[in-house]
Amino acid sequence: MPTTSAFEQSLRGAALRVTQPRLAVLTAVHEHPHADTDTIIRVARAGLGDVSHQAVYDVLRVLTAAGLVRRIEPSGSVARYEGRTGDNHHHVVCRSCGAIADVDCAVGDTPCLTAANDQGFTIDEAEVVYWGTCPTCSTTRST
Amino acid sequence: MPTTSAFEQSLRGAALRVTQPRLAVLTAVHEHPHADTDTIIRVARAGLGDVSHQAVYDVLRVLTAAGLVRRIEPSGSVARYEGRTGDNHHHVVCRSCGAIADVDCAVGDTPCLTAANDQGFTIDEAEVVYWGTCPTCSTTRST
DNA sequence: GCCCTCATCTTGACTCATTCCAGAAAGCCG
DNA sequence: CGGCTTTCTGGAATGAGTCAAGATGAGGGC
Repeated sequence: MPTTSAFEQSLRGAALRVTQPRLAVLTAVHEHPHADTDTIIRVARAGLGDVSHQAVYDVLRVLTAAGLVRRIEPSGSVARYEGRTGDNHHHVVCRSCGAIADVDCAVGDTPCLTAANDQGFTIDEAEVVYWGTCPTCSTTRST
Repeated sequence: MPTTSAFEQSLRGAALRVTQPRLAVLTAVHEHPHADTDTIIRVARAGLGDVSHQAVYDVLRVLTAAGLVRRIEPSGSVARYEGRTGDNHHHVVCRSCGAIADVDCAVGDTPCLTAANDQGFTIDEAEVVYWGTCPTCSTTRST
């Protein structure tokens, strides 16, 4: 995982001020991949003592806009954030417990980016969500 | 578009009772592809006179569970519903105006269903969302 | 055709993630 | 170090979606 100073460089590189809440949120996102906002707030508070939820929401939005974190929103779930950016990876979501895991695409770095019929749209990103059952839920299935 | 009697048969086929709200919602979903809940409520009311939002929510959930309608939730948008089911198609979403259009997959009927590394998950569906700009927004772009 | 039963609809209140607002505090640059 | 600007705090508001209890009406049996 990146160090605090690495996070500082990331922030400065994005022309953002380096503040305690931002470092805490950035750290929390990297420590807890796919964490929801509430988890991030709690983790950030564990590291800083106290942070307003408003600050966390604001920081997450700023970081998302700067491309330092990625926002994912599976259907039926609250917004989640992850630190892995740059590489084009997708997600598997468990229908049973909601767990999320990263997957690389089978086709390449831009899978299915060429739709059969793009309806005149200018497509710049393809987001893929796989739905299934995680190993834990598959094992403990109650039949 | 299917007729009312066709919707009735669909409902009966799914072992669901045929009621006015259900026919109205089913019609609304087919008339307005990718409509959000609020739109569906208004369209259903235009046809029936008055329907509680609760009934619409309930009907949509039942129809989704029965596979008669499909629920889609692009990030940053409210839930939307469409009547096209059965065929495996995906969606393009305009980053600018939020417009949604259907696209068939370039690869086949189950694109990218084989992830490079499935993390032990049992994947049963791949949902693809293309992000881009619609023709209208591309044309009227303000430099 | 009539009645009974239970799924379904109505009404109304409520939850909870997220956003908005205004003021106070702190980081950055010179 | 001082000033300016951005960011953080705290509280309240918004709005999609959900929960609960009672009334209604669709379907099936007689």
